[in-house]
Amino acid sequence: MKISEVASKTGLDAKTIRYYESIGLVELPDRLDNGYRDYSEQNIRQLWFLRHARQFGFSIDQCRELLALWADPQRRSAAVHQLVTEKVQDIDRHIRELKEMKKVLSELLVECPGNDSPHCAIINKLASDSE
Amino acid sequence: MKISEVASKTGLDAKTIRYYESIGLVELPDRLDNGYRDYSEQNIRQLWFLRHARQFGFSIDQCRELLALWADPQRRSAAVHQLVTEKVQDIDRHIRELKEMKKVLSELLVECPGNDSPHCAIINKLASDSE
DNA sequence: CCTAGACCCTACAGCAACTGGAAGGTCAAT
DNA sequence: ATTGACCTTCCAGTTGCTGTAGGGTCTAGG
Repeated sequence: MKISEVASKTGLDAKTIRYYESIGLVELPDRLDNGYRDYSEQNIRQLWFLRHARQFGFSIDQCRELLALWADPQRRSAAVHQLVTEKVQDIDRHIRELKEMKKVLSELLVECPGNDSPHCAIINKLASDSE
Repeated sequence: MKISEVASKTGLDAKTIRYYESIGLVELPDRLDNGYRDYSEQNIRQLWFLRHARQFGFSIDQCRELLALWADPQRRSAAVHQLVTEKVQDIDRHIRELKEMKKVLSELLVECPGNDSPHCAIINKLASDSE
């Protein structure tokens, strides 16, 4: 199967697929006589895996670990459990940070008239010389 | 005032301050006879502003806009209001995405035994060939 | 006076995770 | 024979810094 078909199947961009190959994340696909990449079912399964893992917010390096765990019949599910637990904690921390940003910005929005006058609580807050 | 003092005052890294200068984000500080940067109160206020705006998650380009609005006595607070409203919407979208990731991962975590066996619902989910 | 250590300077390389573009080869249809 | 849609490689750019190399300057101590 050629790259654009794999791309539309997996939802990855052809560019992204080549990129994953270039950084050694996935196995090399075969090549046709004309040099075009020819993806096997196994190649495509790996790309699906990456698509999903990336959607869950795992970094490329974490994807590398996950792929290795997937490939390893001796894997301990505890290893996966830990990796994912840490990821969930990361996400939680991230959500907390975003909520705090949102909270402060929303409070400031209420105080900003949003009209033709230059006075603005947001600008004043940003310009203050303190934490 | 020299750069390291400004850095510890504003909480920005000296490298970051030079970087902001290099991309034309802030006014150029004076230089001492030895070539060292010499920051004025005005320079420092700009850096405080950037520190705050970055903490609120504004991109460098948005910071550029905000700095321009701050400097403009003719500004309309409506412009600031709109920029910040969009930012809050971005944050909201981001939070929603993260919550969805977290939800699915948490559900999978419950199904992953986290022991010595290789069976793992998370790996299975990632390996599935569907959305 | 010399030296060590803490500053400061510039300039370039690299990070994540792609994305875009240039320049060219291939293939199917008209 | 030519068009247009593919495919290839390689290199540059994105965001927002951070690290490193290679150097100059300043201050304190011996």
